[in-house]
Amino acid sequence: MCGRFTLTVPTYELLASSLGIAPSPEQAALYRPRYNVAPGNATWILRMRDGVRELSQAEWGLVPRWTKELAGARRPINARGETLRDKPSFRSSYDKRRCVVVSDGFFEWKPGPRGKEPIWFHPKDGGLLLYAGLYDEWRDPEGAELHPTFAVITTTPNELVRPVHDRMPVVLRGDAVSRWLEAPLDPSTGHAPAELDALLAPPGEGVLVALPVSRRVNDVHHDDPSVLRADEPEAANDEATPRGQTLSLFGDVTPPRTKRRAR
DNA sequence: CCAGACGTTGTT
DNA sequence: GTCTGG
DNA sequence: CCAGACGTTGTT
DNA sequence: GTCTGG
Repeated sequence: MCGRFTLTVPTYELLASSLGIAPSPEQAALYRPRYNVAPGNATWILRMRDGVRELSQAEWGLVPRWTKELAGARRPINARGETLRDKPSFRSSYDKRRCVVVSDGFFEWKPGPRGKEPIWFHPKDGGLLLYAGLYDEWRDPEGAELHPTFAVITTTPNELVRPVHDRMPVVLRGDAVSRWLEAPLDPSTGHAPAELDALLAPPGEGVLVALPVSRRVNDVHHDDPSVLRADEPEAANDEATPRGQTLSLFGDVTPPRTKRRAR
């Protein structure tokens, strides 16, 4: 699946150097660590541009270039690796516009006694987690604006993720990153070479670990380090419950939201 | 041929 | 139940 | 992915 | 743009 992820690297400079990218001051100004990247958000992708790796922002939810109206357009956030070649929305991006989605962990939810309980899957040894992705650029017919968007490719889960969900993002490691980004078209078919299909497999065991985290992450407005902390355990005995205080039957009482933004 | 869709996940 | 917004 | 809305007319 | 359904 993969419908929410993190990119918590503290600075753009550290991110760029980890990816072997020449830093751009303009891009640096746009960077901030993210603890709750949600569909529709702008975030960071890596792609080839004139033969060079480029780190840039794109919006999560792929809008194919042939889309007539941006309003109301479907924006798939995921693309099944098994069927990329068959789908009009993905086929040309698979051939010509592959990207890498830059992250350091993703969330999956499982139902629990206290509601949807989020689990953060992230690299055991820390560092980046890179997903195989597709992008496209939609051009507004009224203007010259290019609107870049992307989708994360999914595959079957490995043993770690399987108990929680039946899909997971395709993770690229080592030389799979450059193979994914740089493979030329197969001259005999005019499409992406068959060797790319082999990359769209679940990661081996031991790459990722699972950490239960705070249900605060369920709300997309919570985008700070607190989402990666464990929730307070439910006060189950009088030691943990201050005298005279009544537990809510409905779980924690969230303070009122900050004022809505006017439109 | 033209018209219309073009996606995924999860839940019931 | 289904759509929209983030 | 989850959370929250889900509507119209007319008036300012 | 490209595929599917009729």
